[in-house]
Amino acid sequence: MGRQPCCDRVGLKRGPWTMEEDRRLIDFIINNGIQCWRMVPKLAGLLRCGKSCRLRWINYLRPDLKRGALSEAEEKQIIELHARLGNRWSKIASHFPGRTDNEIKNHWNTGIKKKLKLLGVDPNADKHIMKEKKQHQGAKNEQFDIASMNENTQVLDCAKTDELGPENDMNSKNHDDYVYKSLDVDSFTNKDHEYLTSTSRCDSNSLSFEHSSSIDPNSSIGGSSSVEVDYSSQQWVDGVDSLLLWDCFNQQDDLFFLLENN
DNA sequence: AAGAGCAACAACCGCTCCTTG
DNA sequence: TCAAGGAGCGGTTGTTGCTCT
Repeated sequence: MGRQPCCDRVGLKRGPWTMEEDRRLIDFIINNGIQCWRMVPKLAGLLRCGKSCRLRWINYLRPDLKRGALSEAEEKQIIELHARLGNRWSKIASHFPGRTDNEIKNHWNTGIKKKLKLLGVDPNADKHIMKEKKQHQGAKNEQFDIASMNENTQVLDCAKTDELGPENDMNSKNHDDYVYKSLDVDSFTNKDHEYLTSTSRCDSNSLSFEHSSSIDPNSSIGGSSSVEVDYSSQQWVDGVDSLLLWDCFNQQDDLFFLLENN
């Protein structure tokens, strides 16, 4: 008796997502949020497994995604973080609001790795470091009890906004610039889908969505009325996902790293 | 113009971790 | 405490589009 598959694969569609599927997924999440990924495809009328929907949303459809090529500064930071954290892409990605672990992983494998090799740097150096670090840690880890972890979390909570920068500061001007204007699912057209599927390859720091009309997330599916709602990306994320938790984990990791090295 | 080779990235797979009953 | 189910993560593969010959 092996492990149960995550979903009943019979009759499920695979491969690239179509415009209609994207529209359905966005539509569903806007109106219902995410309670259980497994149920999403069923309720949204998609012939996909929940995992596939989750991935599509997180890596592609999420409105707070930053599109376009990674800057040199970002690349540099990735290299630094990779040296510290190894292939823990989600941890690394949490340092880059709007970037996904998949995106960073791909960038590492296709671009950075090669550059480092050309420079004569071992891109796997982190593995040696992590190995040594693990050996060095050993019993040290046991020094952290639950109480100290809680304390650490509190300290980190206070420092969080400062370290994460303006993108995460809801009151900052940058945030206003980063407003997810709106999305009208009914007017999700071929053009929109093209835009979504092309922006990742063109150099654009614009928002993931820039649709002219708007949607009321509380309205029923297919409602074509357009109540003007200034729906910020952060509100969006708060409403449908718990992505911010990533930052908490990330901060704790950083703290452990600092403590270890002091 | 065609096709071979390559790079980039979206998507899948299988495993681990976490939560819940 | 344990088992089951769901979510998340990292490695890998498949597809697409670009460049070079």
